[in-house]
Amino acid sequence: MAKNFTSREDNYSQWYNELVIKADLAENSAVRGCMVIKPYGYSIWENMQSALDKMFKDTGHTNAYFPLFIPKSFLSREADHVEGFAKECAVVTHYRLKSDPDGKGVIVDPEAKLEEELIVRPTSETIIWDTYKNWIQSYRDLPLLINQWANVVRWEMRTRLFLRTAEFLWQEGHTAHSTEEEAMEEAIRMLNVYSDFAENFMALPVVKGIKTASERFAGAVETFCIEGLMQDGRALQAGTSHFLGQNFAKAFDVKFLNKNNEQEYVWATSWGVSTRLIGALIMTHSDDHGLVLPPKLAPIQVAIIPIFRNEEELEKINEKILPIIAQLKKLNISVKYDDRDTQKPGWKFNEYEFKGVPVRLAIGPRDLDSNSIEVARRDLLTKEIVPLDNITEHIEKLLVDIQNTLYKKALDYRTENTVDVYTWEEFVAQIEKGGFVNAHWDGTDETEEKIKQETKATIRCIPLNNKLENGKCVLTGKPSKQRVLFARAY
RNA sequence: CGGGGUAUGGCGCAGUCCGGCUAGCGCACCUGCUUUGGGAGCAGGGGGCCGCAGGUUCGAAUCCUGCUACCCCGACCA
Repeated sequence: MAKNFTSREDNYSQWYNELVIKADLAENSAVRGCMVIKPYGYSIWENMQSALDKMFKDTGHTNAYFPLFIPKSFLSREADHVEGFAKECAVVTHYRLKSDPDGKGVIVDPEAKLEEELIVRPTSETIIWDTYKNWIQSYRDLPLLINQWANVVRWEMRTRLFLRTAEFLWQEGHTAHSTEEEAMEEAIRMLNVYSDFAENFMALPVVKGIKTASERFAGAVETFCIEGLMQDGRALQAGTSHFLGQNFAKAFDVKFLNKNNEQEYVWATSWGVSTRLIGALIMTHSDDHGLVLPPKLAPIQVAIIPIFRNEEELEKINEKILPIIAQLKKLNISVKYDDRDTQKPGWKFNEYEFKGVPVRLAIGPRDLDSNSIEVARRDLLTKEIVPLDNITEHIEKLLVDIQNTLYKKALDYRTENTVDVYTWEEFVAQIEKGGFVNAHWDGTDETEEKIKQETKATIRCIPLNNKLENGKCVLTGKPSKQRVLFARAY
């Protein structure tokens, strides 16, 4: 275990903060609320990007890029949208600096005021729909299926590395369709892409659902989400997909001629996931020994540590291990062979353990004698001695097993921490304990708000394919037809 | 944005209340020797204008004012 590392039980949020820093994922920057994503953390993001990008391409999308700056007037075109984002926008007002007449550095040149101020994008719907207007004339231009990888800025009051920063990286898909049904299908399709990604790559079980009106994206008709449960019992929204109806088409006058030669507004979706997923990844699997990464997203899947006293011993180890490394690489397994003589083996063990490398191999004179190798797995912290003959197959299977074990563990945790409650007393007690709480709700904004005020719990979502059952609202006792998912959330 | 806390070599801290000689400790770093299967040992060494900007004073890490950043709790939010 790392020296001076806070345990989860001791102080969960401190554990998280220290982990991000000490595992070399990211650090705070000179700019308030903005983070530096360090190489190891960025590698995780790259792995997420490449998996997601492939899934987007496989579902017919292509990438494009739209500007960082949005004319201020664009934002106000869609009433709900501006309402939702106005309070957290960075604004560019000038385009030039000049030397300070007092001789100290530079000042904003008051002469260089922009005619129309520019907003740093908090999301790109407005600039994109203003652009789509020119791209879409006919039903033959539809559907338009575009994604962009970008940074966005939301001027948050309180920030935490990865979970909430003023600037973050994400992807945002923006699609246009000729029918409502098709747009709705698209929103659901991408929600499914996100849940597949979360479960199969991040080993994070998620609940797919619909947001209530108060949690809905500003400007959307319907917001779908995937919700995960973190180890401290708090929920985290890991991705959203919006059915935008014709809201943006109307705001930006995007019409197409249908087959009957009639003008119609197009139907839209948008969907996104961000670097927040890295926060979710950390909080789902990591432990008091440091980071635990699922093999499919780990920058280093296998760390190999030779144990040697001198050059000759290292040579002998190399003879055995280098061909194995080559084989592993051929299998697309990412390997780090740490043969530095500047750090001791014990130091390296701790290092890779803390950084969450799924599999660690150690090979020294003893192993050479017995033609075997020590294999340690990060998820269970177990070690075994394995014969060198079929070692690559063994590792290949081990990586799959670790991926599955992590998912299973996270799923078991969620199952154990998801409960149905019937009374207000149970509800309050359960929310206090943490986890997902299934409860009846009368469907009103007022009740939702009251529950939030009383317990800090929010409705995370109305799960898709929810089973209908008659019941009474946990707060008001009014009739309800289904349970909704409550939790305290990030 | 409101309340509370913190800021001293790369990291973690002491010193600050009660101003005073050269600002100290652990880790990390450098050199050498011995070591190497879970964060090695010994010896020697380098690195600080004490967050920033003003002020008080013969003299400021220490007192005063302003600012900035980070952490915790609220409000807001992916």
